[in-house]
Amino acid sequence: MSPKVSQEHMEQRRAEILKAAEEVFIEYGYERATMKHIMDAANVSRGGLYQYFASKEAVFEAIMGELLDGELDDALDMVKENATSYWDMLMKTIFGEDGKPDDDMDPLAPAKLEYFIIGRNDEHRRAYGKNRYNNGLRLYANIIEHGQRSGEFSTRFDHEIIARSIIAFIDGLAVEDAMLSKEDLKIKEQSTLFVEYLKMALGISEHSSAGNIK
Amino acid sequence: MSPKVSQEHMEQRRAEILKAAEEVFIEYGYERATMKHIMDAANVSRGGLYQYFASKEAVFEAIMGELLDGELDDALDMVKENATSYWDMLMKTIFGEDGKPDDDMDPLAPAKLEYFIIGRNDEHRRAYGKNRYNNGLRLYANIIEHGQRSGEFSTRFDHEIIARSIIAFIDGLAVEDAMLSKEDLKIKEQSTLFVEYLKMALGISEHSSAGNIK
DNA sequence: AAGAAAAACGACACTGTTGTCGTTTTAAAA
DNA sequence: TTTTAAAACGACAACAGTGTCGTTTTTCTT
Repeated sequence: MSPKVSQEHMEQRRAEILKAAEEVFIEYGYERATMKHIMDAANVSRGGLYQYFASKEAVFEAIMGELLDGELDDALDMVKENATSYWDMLMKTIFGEDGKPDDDMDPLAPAKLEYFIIGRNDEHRRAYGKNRYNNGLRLYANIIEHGQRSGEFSTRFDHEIIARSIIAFIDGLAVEDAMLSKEDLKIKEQSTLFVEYLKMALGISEHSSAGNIK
Repeated sequence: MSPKVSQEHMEQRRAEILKAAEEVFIEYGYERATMKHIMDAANVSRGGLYQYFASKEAVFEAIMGELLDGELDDALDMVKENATSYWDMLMKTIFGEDGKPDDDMDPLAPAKLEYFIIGRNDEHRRAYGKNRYNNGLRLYANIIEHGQRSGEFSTRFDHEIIARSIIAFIDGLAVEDAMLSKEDLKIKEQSTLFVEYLKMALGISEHSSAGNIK
């Protein structure tokens, strides 16, 4: 006589809340979003919401929780299978499936920026942010290092610093995406230029990027 | 019988408040800082503070108000006089007087990021942020364009996009500076690498950067 | 159908911050 | 020294958001 409500439905409810909350965070950002907004969007009462999540912070971390630790490695494996070269792998990791710059940005990116920047003095968020940063860093650095070892990439620059510059550039675009209006942005053009920076740093010539990994 | 208190002392008081407020914003960031913090730091009462500034937003904008519009042009002129080449001018504009990468960052940068990112849906802040962005953009783009026209820089890439990439990179470093601890940062190394990116994009060889403007 | 456990509810108390306003203090002018 | 305008003060009301808790509703089990 213990489980009075199926656990499936609870997980489903939780997922519903998260989905609604994600839209709230996209619309309002992290700070301006309130538990009330989430309650309304998810059609759940105050008490109901708090049964699933102890705070706005908990909701947001649950939403972000997808791309953590091991999952990054999985993503890397997936990319690895479809890539024809380390350069191709790098481009797909940065720009997604098609490996080409576009104007799209993660709609949650501004909220994430808020979350980490405002929470920069909170120990928990700091550790969380550092973890995310390091995951991204390892991901890019690994690819570049392998490419350098294989001879595909020039070893002129340190792979870790190049990886960091990729992250810095993406973060910079996220800042602009948050602050400027669609018309004022030139995400795609900037990304294309940044790819040229990388080509030069890694010694990629136009035709060599079609080579095979093995 | 009208001026009961010298206007000099009022301006001085105002300046004192701003100085104290700046330290508060550096310590707490924009969001977590309160008018109470500023009151305490400036040794002024609630009513006294509100006599000078109508809101936290007004205080912060007064602090940022230095580098706006015309002042940027002045800075450009100053740099222009001391620079030996457009490249030198560009480096001094990005890195300050000595034109070399270092690990120092504007201590107010995290608070500014907060201010603009969280306020991204507020019309006033949006306009303010866009204005600041455009000022920076024009500043860098002008230097690059002149350098290209003079033949010092390669015209391979569009000067405006290069200028945007500089801003994106700086913003990206600001994000990292806010989120990561001193030890985890590699601001100087990343900046050095970015300078290499720029050298390649602008066709600067090591010795050519010593050339003279006219 | 009856019973029970837990999920959902929403009113409430609490907190932190803001901006105001009547009063007191200050200091320049008379 | 007296007058007086404005600067400084701090108590206060208002507000927004949070988390809790006793009550009601749901739904699975028997």
